[in-house]
Amino acid sequence: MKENDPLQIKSVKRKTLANQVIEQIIDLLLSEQLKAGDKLPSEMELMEMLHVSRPVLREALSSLEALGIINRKTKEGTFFSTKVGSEPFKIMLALSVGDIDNVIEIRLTHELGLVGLAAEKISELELKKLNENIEEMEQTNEDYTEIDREFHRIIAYSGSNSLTEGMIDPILNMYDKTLENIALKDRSKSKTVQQHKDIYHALVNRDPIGAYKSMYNHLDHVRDRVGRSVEDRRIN
Amino acid sequence: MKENDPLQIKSVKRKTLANQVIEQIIDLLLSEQLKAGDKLPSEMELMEMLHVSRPVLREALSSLEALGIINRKTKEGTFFSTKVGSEPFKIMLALSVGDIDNVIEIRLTHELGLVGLAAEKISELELKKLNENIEEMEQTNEDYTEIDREFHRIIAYSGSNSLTEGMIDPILNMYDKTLENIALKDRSKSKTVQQHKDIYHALVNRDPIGAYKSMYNHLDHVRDRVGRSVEDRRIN
DNA sequence: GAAAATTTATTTGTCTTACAATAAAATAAT
DNA sequence: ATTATTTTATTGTAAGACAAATAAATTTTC
Repeated sequence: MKENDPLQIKSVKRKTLANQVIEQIIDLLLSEQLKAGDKLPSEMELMEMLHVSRPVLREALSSLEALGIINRKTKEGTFFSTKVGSEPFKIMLALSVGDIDNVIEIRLTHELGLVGLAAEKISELELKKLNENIEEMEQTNEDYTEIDREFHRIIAYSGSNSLTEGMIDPILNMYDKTLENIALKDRSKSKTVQQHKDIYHALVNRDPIGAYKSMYNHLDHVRDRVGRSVEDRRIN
Repeated sequence: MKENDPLQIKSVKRKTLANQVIEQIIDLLLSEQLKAGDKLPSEMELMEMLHVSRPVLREALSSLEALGIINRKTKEGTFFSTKVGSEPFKIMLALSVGDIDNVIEIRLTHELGLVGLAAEKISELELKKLNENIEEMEQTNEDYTEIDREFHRIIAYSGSNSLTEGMIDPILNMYDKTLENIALKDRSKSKTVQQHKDIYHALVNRDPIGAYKSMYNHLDHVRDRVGRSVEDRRIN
């Protein structure tokens, strides 16, 4: 047993009025009394319906807005969002800033999960973009970080849906932010290009397993390079 | 002059005071002035520091609490969370209740993303649990839904980290809730058991590609069955 | 003197009231 | 009829008061 493990008692969640109001309003969605895009009653009406004061109600509404569940417009009113937003996820990740291992892993998990779906769903246009992206990387003599990033972004988006697409950029951004000060060792453009080509061809063949396999090899290679670079930094 | 401008200005996000306060407080983390677990100043102090009224401040704090960024305890104070919570993610999913295709896909994405990591990280204890789980399913003559679910949960958790583990149960719960009224067709226990065994063996061999492959086959099979069941419901 | 009970003080939780800002809708002015 | 102004409903912000919870200090009890 590790000595520094703090006891993990699950934090007792207080049932404040505001929290109860949040539940009630989300319940309107889950019970399908209201649906995405619908207008909520005004604050005055909600106060009476829920028997709470305005500050309490507004605290709840603020929370729901932060979570991307509702949108509020002055004078117009409050509406359930029509699609899930990326804001909550982005903010969740903020807690993990600097946690290199976890950030690398979540990117790995997320991208590996999407590439199989991408093999099923990717469009001809996106395949064309990927092909152009590879050519661009082959030909440039400058820093190809952004091209590399775009390659992965295209694949992730083509494998995503309305639920998962909001997670892509936050994860990539956190990844970049976490690794921005780590100069990768042994960076080999020709190897990167070859691995990108492998992934591309698997996608062209609509082969989820092959796409996963080549993406895994690629990201594992990246992870290994990052690992050794971090190792170096810790020594220095 | 016509005012019917077709220019679509991107949703102007109003900079309410509360929103600005949220940004300021998150900035304390991102700028690493404070870190996870640290205590924030009391509400009174924050009011003075930020020059806002208490309702505004409390709306911001409520939002941050809903996002799992902070925890508040009466009398003790406000603290930055030490780990990311699952609440925001769970609530995000609420917007997609009933969206069968997307819910199935996010489970697919998430679980396929984790199974490769599971092959790298799974413990002997968890492997043992999986083995027992398979035996249990083989032997029972009753409904094995819960056993099936546990099999997948063990794998997902063993591939997760502190960032991704909070997403597992919300996704599985939403999946169950969305499909609870859909009786799956052509359910074959022997086939399920065989597929679970394939996954298990790949994990034992620490073979990420093989684990992905067998999990893909398994979930693809599930997806296909769900698809046909939904099809039937639409016809009836 | 130490343990138990009580009080105190600090901090979060809730309510009430009031007013400001905004923008849609209605009305007046040209 | 179009433009400008006013009205009005709704969200946004503020201030003050009190309640509830609880850690810390204090007093009581043995």
